Amino acid sequence: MAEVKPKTKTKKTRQQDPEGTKRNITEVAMREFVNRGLSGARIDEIAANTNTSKRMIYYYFGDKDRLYLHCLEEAYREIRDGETALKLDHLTPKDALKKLVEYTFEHNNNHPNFVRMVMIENIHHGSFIDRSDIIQKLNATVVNDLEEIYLRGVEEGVFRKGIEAIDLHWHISALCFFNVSNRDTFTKIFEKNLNSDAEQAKLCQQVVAMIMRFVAA
Amino acid sequence: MAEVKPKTKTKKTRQQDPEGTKRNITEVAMREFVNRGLSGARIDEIAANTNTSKRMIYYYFGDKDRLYLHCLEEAYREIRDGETALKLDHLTPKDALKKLVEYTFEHNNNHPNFVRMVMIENIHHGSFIDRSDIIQKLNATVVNDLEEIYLRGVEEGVFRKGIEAIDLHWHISALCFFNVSNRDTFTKIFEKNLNSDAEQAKLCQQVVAMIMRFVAA
DNA sequence: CTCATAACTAACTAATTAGTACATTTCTAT
DNA sequence: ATAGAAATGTACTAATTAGTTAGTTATGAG
Repeated sequence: MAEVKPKTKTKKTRQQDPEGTKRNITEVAMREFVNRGLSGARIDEIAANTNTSKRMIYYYFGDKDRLYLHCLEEAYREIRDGETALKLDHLTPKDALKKLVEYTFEHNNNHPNFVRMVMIENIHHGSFIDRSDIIQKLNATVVNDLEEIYLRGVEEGVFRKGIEAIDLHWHISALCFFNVSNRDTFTKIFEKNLNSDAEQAKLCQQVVAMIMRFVAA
Repeated sequence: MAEVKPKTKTKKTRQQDPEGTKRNITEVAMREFVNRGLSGARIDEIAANTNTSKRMIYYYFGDKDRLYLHCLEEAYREIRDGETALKLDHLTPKDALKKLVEYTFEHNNNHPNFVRMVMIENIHHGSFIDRSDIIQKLNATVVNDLEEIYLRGVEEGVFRKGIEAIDLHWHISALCFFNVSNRDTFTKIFEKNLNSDAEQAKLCQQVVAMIMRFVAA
Protein backbone atom coordinates (compact mmCIF):
# COMPACT_ATOMS: atom_id res chain seq x y z
CA MET A 1 0.00 0.00 0.00
CA ALA A 2 2.58 2.52 -1.02
CA GLU A 3 -0.10 5.01 -2.05
CA VAL A 4 -1.56 5.56 1.40
CA LYS A 5 -0.57 9.07 2.37
CA PRO A 6 -0.37 9.80 6.10
CA LYS A 7 -2.72 12.76 6.38
CA THR A 8 -1.56 15.47 8.72
CA LYS A 9 -4.37 14.94 11.16
CA THR A 10 -2.45 15.24 14.40
CA LYS A 11 -0.44 18.43 14.20
CA LYS A 12 1.37 18.07 17.53
CA THR A 13 5.15 18.20 17.86
CA ARG A 14 6.10 16.07 14.91
CA GLN A 15 9.54 16.12 13.44
CA GLN A 16 8.69 14.14 10.35
CA ASP A 17 6.42 16.01 8.02
CA PRO A 18 6.06 14.37 4.61
CA GLU A 19 3.42 16.78 3.28
CA GLY A 20 5.40 19.77 4.45
CA THR A 21 8.57 18.38 2.95
CA LYS A 22 6.88 17.76 -0.38
CA ARG A 23 5.40 21.24 -0.33
CA ASN A 24 8.75 22.77 0.54
CA ILE A 25 10.49 20.89 -2.26
CA THR A 26 7.80 21.87 -4.75
CA GLU A 27 8.03 25.56 -3.89
CA VAL A 28 11.80 25.65 -4.17
CA ALA A 29 11.79 23.57 -7.34
CA MET A 30 9.21 25.88 -8.91
CA ARG A 31 11.43 28.88 -8.25
CA GLU A 32 14.39 27.09 -9.79
CA PHE A 33 12.50 25.91 -12.87
CA VAL A 34 10.85 29.24 -13.66
CA ASN A 35 14.14 31.03 -13.27
CA ARG A 36 16.36 28.68 -15.22
CA GLY A 37 14.14 26.47 -17.34
CA LEU A 38 13.89 22.71 -17.23
CA SER A 39 17.41 21.89 -18.40
CA GLY A 40 18.92 24.88 -16.65
CA ALA A 41 17.48 23.94 -13.28
CA ARG A 42 19.90 22.14 -10.97
CA ILE A 43 18.74 19.48 -8.55
CA ASP A 44 21.63 20.30 -6.24
CA GLU A 45 20.60 23.94 -6.22
CA ILE A 46 17.02 23.00 -5.40
CA ALA A 47 18.19 20.67 -2.65
CA ALA A 48 20.40 23.36 -1.15
CA ASN A 49 17.44 25.72 -0.84
CA THR A 50 15.02 23.27 0.76
CA ASN A 51 14.86 22.42 4.43
CA THR A 52 15.72 18.88 3.48
CA SER A 53 18.16 16.98 1.28
CA LYS A 54 18.56 15.88 -2.30
CA ARG A 55 17.75 12.37 -1.21
CA MET A 56 14.19 13.44 -0.38
CA ILE A 57 13.62 14.94 -3.80
CA TYR A 58 14.30 11.56 -5.35
CA TYR A 59 12.41 9.82 -2.58
CA TYR A 60 9.23 11.73 -3.30
CA PHE A 61 9.50 12.62 -6.97
CA GLY A 62 11.62 9.91 -8.54
CA ASP A 63 13.58 11.99 -11.01
CA LYS A 64 14.02 15.48 -12.39
CA ASP A 65 11.41 15.08 -15.11
CA ARG A 66 8.74 13.98 -12.68
CA LEU A 67 9.60 16.83 -10.34
CA TYR A 68 9.21 19.23 -13.26
CA LEU A 69 5.91 17.67 -14.27
CA HIS A 70 4.69 18.01 -10.70
CA CYS A 71 5.59 21.72 -10.74
CA LEU A 72 3.85 22.18 -14.08
CA GLU A 73 0.71 20.57 -12.74
CA GLU A 74 0.98 22.63 -9.59
CA ALA A 75 1.22 25.82 -11.65
CA TYR A 76 -1.92 24.88 -13.59
CA ARG A 77 -3.71 23.90 -10.39
CA GLU A 78 -2.84 27.18 -8.68
CA ILE A 79 -4.07 29.34 -11.50
CA ARG A 80 -7.27 27.39 -12.01
CA ASP A 81 -8.02 27.24 -8.28
CA GLY A 82 -8.26 31.02 -8.08
CA GLU A 83 -10.67 31.17 -10.97
CA THR A 84 -13.98 30.17 -9.48
CA ALA A 85 -15.14 33.23 -7.62
CA LEU A 86 -16.14 35.46 -10.53
CA LYS A 87 -19.95 35.15 -10.53
CA LEU A 88 -20.60 36.44 -14.01
CA ASP A 89 -24.15 35.12 -14.45
CA HIS A 90 -26.06 38.11 -13.21
CA LEU A 91 -24.01 40.69 -15.08
CA THR A 92 -24.85 42.01 -18.53
CA PRO A 93 -22.84 40.26 -21.25
CA LYS A 94 -20.70 43.35 -21.74
CA ASP A 95 -19.94 43.75 -18.06
CA ALA A 96 -19.31 40.04 -17.70
CA LEU A 97 -16.86 39.96 -20.60
CA LYS A 98 -15.13 43.08 -19.36
CA LYS A 99 -14.74 41.56 -15.93
CA LEU A 100 -13.46 38.29 -17.36
CA VAL A 101 -10.82 40.02 -19.44
CA GLU A 102 -9.71 42.26 -16.59
CA TYR A 103 -9.52 39.23 -14.40
CA THR A 104 -7.45 37.26 -16.92
CA PHE A 105 -5.07 40.17 -17.29
CA GLU A 106 -4.59 40.52 -13.55
CA HIS A 107 -4.41 36.80 -13.05
CA ASN A 108 -1.57 36.31 -15.53
CA ASN A 109 0.17 39.29 -14.03
CA ASN A 110 -0.12 37.86 -10.53
CA HIS A 111 1.01 34.39 -11.52
CA PRO A 112 4.26 34.77 -13.39
CA ASN A 113 5.19 31.26 -12.31
CA PHE A 114 2.31 29.91 -14.32
CA VAL A 115 3.21 31.98 -17.34
CA ARG A 116 6.83 30.98 -17.19
CA MET A 117 6.09 27.29 -16.71
CA VAL A 118 3.89 27.40 -19.81
CA MET A 119 6.68 29.15 -21.72
CA ILE A 120 9.09 26.43 -20.69
CA GLU A 121 6.59 23.78 -21.61
CA ASN A 122 6.25 25.29 -25.07
CA ILE A 123 10.00 25.32 -25.49
CA HIS A 124 9.78 21.60 -24.89
CA HIS A 125 6.96 21.26 -27.42
CA GLY A 126 4.32 20.53 -24.78
CA SER A 127 5.69 17.04 -24.29
CA PHE A 128 5.01 16.98 -20.55
CA ILE A 129 1.42 18.09 -20.86
CA ASP A 130 0.94 14.96 -22.93
CA ARG A 131 1.94 12.86 -19.98
CA SER A 132 -0.30 14.66 -17.50
CA ASP A 133 -3.79 13.37 -16.88
CA ILE A 134 -4.52 16.21 -14.51
CA ILE A 135 -3.91 19.24 -16.72
CA GLN A 136 -6.36 18.18 -19.40
CA LYS A 137 -9.22 18.27 -16.94
CA LEU A 138 -8.48 21.70 -15.54
CA ASN A 139 -9.24 23.75 -18.61
CA ALA A 140 -12.80 23.27 -19.72
CA THR A 141 -14.20 25.98 -17.43
CA VAL A 142 -12.75 29.14 -18.97
CA VAL A 143 -13.96 28.53 -22.48
CA ASN A 144 -17.36 27.41 -21.24
CA ASP A 145 -17.84 30.55 -19.17
CA LEU A 146 -16.75 32.64 -22.11
CA GLU A 147 -19.07 30.88 -24.51
CA GLU A 148 -22.01 31.43 -22.19
CA ILE A 149 -21.32 35.14 -21.96
CA TYR A 150 -20.76 35.45 -25.68
CA LEU A 151 -23.94 33.62 -26.64
CA ARG A 152 -25.94 35.69 -24.22
CA GLY A 153 -24.48 38.82 -25.81
CA VAL A 154 -25.31 37.66 -29.31
CA GLU A 155 -28.86 36.89 -28.24
CA GLU A 156 -29.24 40.36 -26.77
CA GLY A 157 -27.81 41.88 -29.91
CA VAL A 158 -24.80 43.55 -28.27
CA PHE A 159 -22.23 41.13 -29.72
CA ARG A 160 -21.86 40.26 -33.36
CA LYS A 161 -22.36 36.71 -34.58
CA GLY A 162 -19.84 34.26 -35.97
CA ILE A 163 -17.08 34.22 -33.36
CA GLU A 164 -16.06 30.99 -31.72
CA ALA A 165 -15.53 31.11 -27.97
CA ILE A 166 -12.24 29.29 -28.22
CA ASP A 167 -10.90 31.86 -30.68
CA LEU A 168 -11.94 34.61 -28.35
CA HIS A 169 -10.14 32.84 -25.55
CA TRP A 170 -7.11 32.54 -27.80
CA HIS A 171 -6.96 36.30 -28.34
CA ILE A 172 -7.59 37.18 -24.70
CA SER A 173 -4.88 34.74 -23.66
CA ALA A 174 -2.47 36.15 -26.21
CA LEU A 175 -2.82 39.70 -24.97
CA CYS A 176 -2.64 38.80 -21.29
CA PHE A 177 0.05 36.14 -21.56
CA PHE A 178 2.46 38.11 -23.73
CA ASN A 179 2.31 40.96 -21.26
CA VAL A 180 4.08 38.76 -18.76
CA SER A 181 6.04 36.38 -20.96
CA ASN A 182 7.81 38.94 -23.12
CA ARG A 183 8.24 41.80 -20.73
CA ASP A 184 11.98 41.29 -20.24
CA THR A 185 12.98 41.46 -23.89
CA PHE A 186 10.43 44.11 -24.80
CA THR A 187 11.49 46.34 -21.93
CA LYS A 188 15.12 46.04 -22.89
CA ILE A 189 14.74 46.48 -26.61
CA PHE A 190 12.34 49.40 -26.58
CA GLU A 191 13.68 50.85 -23.36
CA LYS A 192 10.20 51.27 -22.00
CA ASN A 193 9.50 50.27 -18.42
CA LEU A 194 6.25 48.33 -18.36
CA ASN A 195 6.41 47.29 -14.73
CA SER A 196 4.75 50.31 -13.15
CA ASP A 197 1.17 50.08 -11.92
CA ALA A 198 0.16 52.99 -14.13
CA GLU A 199 1.57 51.36 -17.25
CA GLN A 200 -0.05 48.03 -16.42
CA ALA A 201 -3.41 49.69 -15.75
CA LYS A 202 -3.24 51.41 -19.11
CA LEU A 203 -2.37 48.19 -20.91
CA CYS A 204 -5.17 46.34 -19.15
CA GLN A 205 -7.66 48.98 -20.16
CA GLN A 206 -6.44 48.78 -23.75
CA VAL A 207 -6.75 45.00 -23.79
CA VAL A 208 -10.30 45.27 -22.51
CA ALA A 209 -11.10 47.89 -25.16
CA MET A 210 -9.61 45.70 -27.85
CA ILE A 211 -11.70 42.67 -26.92
CA MET A 212 -14.89 44.68 -26.40
CA ARG A 213 -14.55 46.40 -29.76
CA PHE A 214 -13.75 43.09 -31.42
CA VAL A 215 -16.99 41.46 -30.34
CA ALA A 216 -19.16 44.58 -30.55
CA ALA A 217 -22.15 44.33 -32.90
CA MET B 1 46.32 40.75 -37.66
CA ALA B 2 44.00 38.03 -36.44
CA GLU B 3 40.94 39.97 -37.55
CA VAL B 4 41.66 39.94 -41.25
CA LYS B 5 39.05 37.66 -42.75
CA PRO B 6 39.97 36.08 -46.07
CA LYS B 7 37.00 37.08 -48.21
CA THR B 8 35.72 34.31 -50.42
CA LYS B 9 36.77 36.05 -53.59
CA THR B 10 38.24 33.13 -55.42
CA LYS B 11 35.64 30.38 -55.27
CA LYS B 12 37.72 27.75 -57.01
CA THR B 13 38.36 24.34 -55.55
CA ARG B 14 39.00 25.32 -51.99
CA GLN B 15 38.77 22.86 -49.19
CA GLN B 16 38.97 25.40 -46.40
CA ASP B 17 35.88 27.55 -46.14
CA PRO B 18 35.73 29.59 -42.95
CA GLU B 19 32.54 31.52 -43.82
CA GLY B 20 30.78 28.37 -44.89
CA THR B 21 31.88 26.58 -41.77
CA LYS B 22 30.62 29.40 -39.57
CA ARG B 23 27.34 29.48 -41.42
CA ASN B 24 26.98 25.73 -41.15
CA ILE B 25 27.66 25.81 -37.40
CA THR B 26 25.21 28.68 -36.91
CA GLU B 27 22.41 26.89 -38.74
CA VAL B 28 22.85 23.66 -36.85
CA ALA B 29 23.23 25.46 -33.52
CA MET B 30 20.07 27.46 -34.17
CA ARG B 31 18.13 24.25 -34.71
CA GLU B 32 19.50 22.79 -31.50
CA PHE B 33 18.83 25.91 -29.41
CA VAL B 34 15.27 26.47 -30.62
CA ASN B 35 14.44 22.82 -30.06
CA ARG B 36 16.01 22.35 -26.66
CA GLY B 37 16.59 25.78 -25.16
CA LEU B 38 19.93 27.26 -24.11
CA SER B 39 20.73 24.86 -21.29
CA GLY B 40 19.15 21.92 -23.04
CA ALA B 41 21.23 22.37 -26.17
CA ARG B 42 24.26 20.11 -26.38
CA ILE B 43 27.48 21.21 -28.02
CA ASP B 44 28.30 17.61 -28.91
CA GLU B 45 24.94 17.24 -30.60
CA ILE B 46 25.53 20.43 -32.58
CA ALA B 47 29.00 19.29 -33.54
CA ALA B 48 27.71 15.91 -34.67
CA ASN B 49 25.26 17.59 -37.07
CA THR B 50 27.72 19.99 -38.66
CA ASN B 51 30.09 19.19 -41.48
CA THR B 52 32.92 20.02 -39.12
CA SER B 53 34.03 19.26 -35.58
CA LYS B 54 33.41 20.48 -32.05
CA ARG B 55 36.80 22.08 -32.02
CA MET B 56 35.70 24.48 -34.74
CA ILE B 57 32.72 25.65 -32.72
CA TYR B 58 35.11 26.76 -30.01
CA TYR B 59 37.55 28.07 -32.57
CA TYR B 60 35.01 30.44 -34.06
CA PHE B 61 32.62 31.14 -31.21
CA GLY B 62 34.62 30.77 -28.03
CA ASP B 63 32.06 29.16 -25.80
CA LYS B 64 28.45 28.03 -25.63
CA ASP B 65 27.12 31.36 -24.44
CA ARG B 66 28.70 33.27 -27.28
CA LEU B 67 27.41 30.73 -29.77
CA TYR B 68 23.94 31.22 -28.33
CA LEU B 69 24.27 35.00 -28.47
CA HIS B 70 25.36 34.74 -32.08
CA CYS B 71 22.26 32.68 -32.88
CA LEU B 72 20.06 35.16 -31.06
CA GLU B 73 21.52 38.03 -33.05
CA GLU B 74 21.17 36.01 -36.22
CA ALA B 75 17.49 35.40 -35.47
CA TYR B 76 16.90 39.12 -34.98
CA ARG B 77 18.87 39.95 -38.09
CA GLU B 78 16.92 37.47 -40.21
CA ILE B 79 13.56 38.76 -39.16
CA ARG B 80 14.48 42.41 -39.54
CA ASP B 81 16.14 41.84 -42.91
CA GLY B 82 12.88 40.69 -44.44
CA GLU B 83 11.02 43.72 -43.18
CA THR B 84 12.00 46.46 -45.58
CA ALA B 85 9.94 45.78 -48.68
CA LEU B 86 6.52 46.87 -47.46
CA LYS B 87 6.12 50.32 -49.07
CA LEU B 88 3.30 51.59 -46.91
CA ASP B 89 3.67 55.31 -47.69
CA HIS B 90 1.26 55.54 -50.59
CA LEU B 91 -1.49 53.48 -49.00
CA THR B 92 -4.33 54.90 -46.95
CA PRO B 93 -3.69 54.68 -43.21
CA LYS B 94 -6.24 51.89 -42.87
CA ASP B 95 -4.79 49.85 -45.71
CA ALA B 96 -1.27 50.48 -44.49
CA LEU B 97 -2.07 49.33 -40.96
CA LYS B 98 -3.94 46.31 -42.24
CA LYS B 99 -1.02 45.35 -44.39
CA LEU B 100 1.44 45.85 -41.54
CA VAL B 101 -0.56 43.64 -39.20
CA GLU B 102 -1.01 40.92 -41.80
CA TYR B 103 2.64 41.09 -42.52
CA THR B 104 3.60 40.80 -38.84
CA PHE B 105 1.29 37.83 -38.44
CA GLU B 106 2.77 36.02 -41.43
CA HIS B 107 6.27 36.99 -40.52
CA ASN B 108 6.07 35.51 -37.03
CA ASN B 109 4.44 32.45 -38.48
CA ASN B 110 7.19 32.03 -41.04
CA HIS B 111 9.99 32.58 -38.55
CA PRO B 112 9.39 30.21 -35.66
CA ASN B 113 13.12 30.25 -34.96
CA PHE B 114 12.91 33.93 -34.14
CA VAL B 115 9.88 33.44 -31.93
CA ARG B 116 11.45 30.56 -30.08
CA MET B 117 14.78 32.34 -29.57
CA VAL B 118 12.91 35.26 -28.04
CA MET B 119 11.00 32.86 -25.79
CA ILE B 120 14.27 31.34 -24.64
CA GLU B 121 15.73 34.76 -24.11
CA ASN B 122 12.79 35.71 -21.91
CA ILE B 123 13.23 32.54 -19.88
CA HIS B 124 16.73 33.82 -19.25
CA HIS B 125 15.40 37.26 -18.33
CA GLY B 126 16.76 38.92 -21.43
CA SER B 127 20.27 38.77 -20.08
CA PHE B 128 21.91 38.15 -23.45
CA ILE B 129 20.17 41.01 -25.18
CA ASP B 130 21.89 43.22 -22.64
CA ARG B 131 25.23 42.05 -23.93
CA SER B 132 24.37 42.56 -27.58
CA ASP B 133 25.18 45.84 -29.27
CA ILE B 134 23.62 44.69 -32.50
CA ILE B 135 20.08 43.86 -31.40
CA GLN B 136 19.37 47.27 -29.94
CA LYS B 137 19.92 48.91 -33.30
CA LEU B 138 17.66 46.60 -35.26
CA ASN B 139 14.36 47.59 -33.74
CA ALA B 140 13.67 51.25 -34.28
CA THR B 141 12.06 50.78 -37.70
CA VAL B 142 8.87 48.93 -36.82
CA VAL B 143 7.60 51.39 -34.25
CA ASN B 144 8.55 54.33 -36.44
CA ASP B 145 6.63 52.96 -39.42
CA LEU B 146 3.68 52.27 -37.19
CA GLU B 147 3.72 55.73 -35.68
CA GLU B 148 3.78 57.33 -39.09
CA ILE B 149 0.75 55.36 -40.23
CA TYR B 150 -1.10 56.01 -37.01
CA LEU B 151 -0.50 59.77 -37.04
CA ARG B 152 -1.56 59.97 -40.65
CA GLY B 153 -4.76 58.14 -39.69
CA VAL B 154 -5.47 60.47 -36.79
CA GLU B 155 -4.93 63.46 -39.04
CA GLU B 156 -7.38 62.10 -41.58
CA GLY B 157 -9.89 61.37 -38.85
CA VAL B 158 -10.07 57.61 -39.40
CA PHE B 159 -8.14 56.67 -36.23
CA ARG B 160 -8.96 57.90 -32.75
CA LYS B 161 -6.51 59.98 -30.77
CA GLY B 162 -4.55 59.06 -27.68
CA ILE B 163 -2.86 55.80 -28.58
CA GLU B 164 0.91 55.48 -28.39
CA ALA B 165 2.59 53.73 -31.29
CA ILE B 166 4.64 51.55 -28.98
CA ASP B 167 1.52 50.30 -27.20
CA LEU B 168 -0.02 49.50 -30.54
CA HIS B 169 3.11 47.60 -31.44
CA TRP B 170 2.88 45.79 -28.09
CA HIS B 171 -0.61 44.53 -28.85
CA ILE B 172 0.13 43.56 -32.44
CA SER B 173 3.20 41.69 -31.27
CA ALA B 174 1.24 39.94 -28.54
CA LEU B 175 -1.37 38.59 -30.92
CA CYS B 176 1.11 37.53 -33.58
CA PHE B 177 3.79 36.18 -31.26
CA PHE B 178 1.51 34.12 -29.03
CA ASN B 179 0.10 32.43 -32.10
CA VAL B 180 3.46 30.80 -32.63
CA SER B 181 4.90 30.65 -29.14
CA ASN B 182 1.99 28.93 -27.41
CA ARG B 183 0.65 26.75 -30.15
CA ASP B 184 1.95 23.50 -28.72
CA THR B 185 0.34 23.79 -25.30
CA PHE B 186 -2.83 25.41 -26.59
CA THR B 187 -3.31 22.74 -29.23
CA LYS B 188 -2.85 19.98 -26.71
CA ILE B 189 -4.98 21.41 -23.94
CA PHE B 190 -7.92 22.49 -26.03
CA GLU B 191 -7.51 19.74 -28.58
CA LYS B 192 -7.85 22.18 -31.40
CA ASN B 193 -5.51 21.94 -34.35
CA LEU B 194 -4.35 25.43 -35.21
CA ASN B 195 -1.79 24.43 -37.79
CA SER B 196 -3.99 24.31 -40.84
CA ASP B 197 -3.88 27.10 -43.40
CA ALA B 198 -7.59 27.73 -42.99
CA GLU B 199 -7.32 28.12 -39.23
CA GLN B 200 -4.33 30.41 -39.54
CA ALA B 201 -6.05 32.54 -42.16
CA LYS B 202 -9.03 32.93 -39.86
CA LEU B 203 -6.87 33.89 -36.91
CA CYS B 204 -4.96 36.40 -39.02
CA GLN B 205 -8.17 37.99 -40.18
CA GLN B 206 -9.39 38.21 -36.60
CA VAL B 207 -6.15 39.80 -35.44
CA VAL B 208 -6.43 42.39 -38.20
CA ALA B 209 -10.04 43.06 -37.22
CA MET B 210 -9.08 43.43 -33.60
CA ILE B 211 -6.39 46.00 -34.30
CA MET B 212 -8.47 47.92 -36.85
CA ARG B 213 -11.42 48.14 -34.50
CA PHE B 214 -9.13 49.15 -31.65
CA VAL B 215 -7.79 52.20 -33.46
CA ALA B 216 -11.00 53.07 -35.30
CA ALA B 217 -12.35 56.57 -34.62
C1' DC C 1 59.28 27.55 -53.44
C1' DT C 2 58.68 28.45 -48.60
C1' DC C 3 57.14 30.24 -44.57
C1' DA C 4 53.82 32.33 -41.60
C1' DT C 5 49.30 31.99 -40.39
C1' DA C 6 44.56 30.57 -40.69
C1' DA C 7 41.67 26.44 -40.85
C1' DC C 8 41.04 22.25 -39.25
C1' DT C 9 41.19 17.08 -36.73
C1' DA C 10 41.17 13.61 -33.14
C1' DA C 11 41.75 12.35 -28.67
C1' DC C 12 41.63 13.96 -24.13
C1' DT C 13 40.38 16.28 -19.41
C1' DA C 14 38.16 18.47 -15.67
C1' DA C 15 33.95 19.62 -13.81
C1' DT C 16 29.45 19.25 -13.33
C1' DT C 17 25.36 16.88 -12.21
C1' DA C 18 21.60 13.42 -12.16
C1' DG C 19 20.88 9.72 -9.59
C1' DT C 20 22.02 5.77 -5.67
C1' DA C 21 23.65 2.77 -1.79
C1' DC C 22 23.46 2.28 2.70
C1' DA C 23 22.68 3.39 7.26
C1' DT C 24 19.71 5.66 10.68
C1' DT C 25 15.76 7.81 12.84
C1' DT C 26 10.82 8.52 13.50
C1' DC C 27 6.26 7.05 13.42
C1' DT C 28 2.11 3.92 13.69
C1' DA C 29 -0.46 -0.06 14.56
C1' DT C 30 -0.85 -3.96 17.42
C1' DA D 1 7.09 -2.18 23.82
C1' DT D 2 8.13 -3.41 19.55
C1' DA D 3 8.04 -4.71 14.75
C1' DG D 4 7.58 -3.04 10.35
C1' DA D 5 7.15 0.73 7.41
C1' DA D 6 7.89 5.45 6.19
C1' DA D 7 11.01 9.34 6.36
C1' DT D 8 15.49 11.11 6.44
C1' DG D 9 20.85 12.05 6.30
C1' DT D 10 25.56 11.16 4.42
C1' DA D 11 28.55 9.90 1.23
C1' DC D 12 29.14 8.08 -2.99
C1' DT D 13 29.05 6.81 -8.35
C1' DA D 14 28.39 6.86 -13.19
C1' DA D 15 27.47 9.67 -16.98
C1' DT D 16 27.33 13.56 -19.20
C1' DT D 17 29.25 17.55 -21.15
C1' DA D 18 31.69 22.03 -21.71
C1' DG D 19 35.95 23.04 -22.93
C1' DT D 20 41.33 21.88 -24.27
C1' DT D 21 45.75 19.99 -25.75
C1' DA D 22 48.66 19.00 -29.10
C1' DG D 23 49.05 18.51 -33.19
C1' DT D 24 48.24 18.40 -38.97
C1' DT D 25 46.81 20.44 -43.41
C1' DA D 26 45.65 24.20 -46.45
C1' DT D 27 46.40 28.85 -48.18
C1' DG D 28 48.28 33.07 -49.73
C1' DA D 29 52.00 36.61 -49.63
C1' DG D 30 56.63 37.42 -50.99
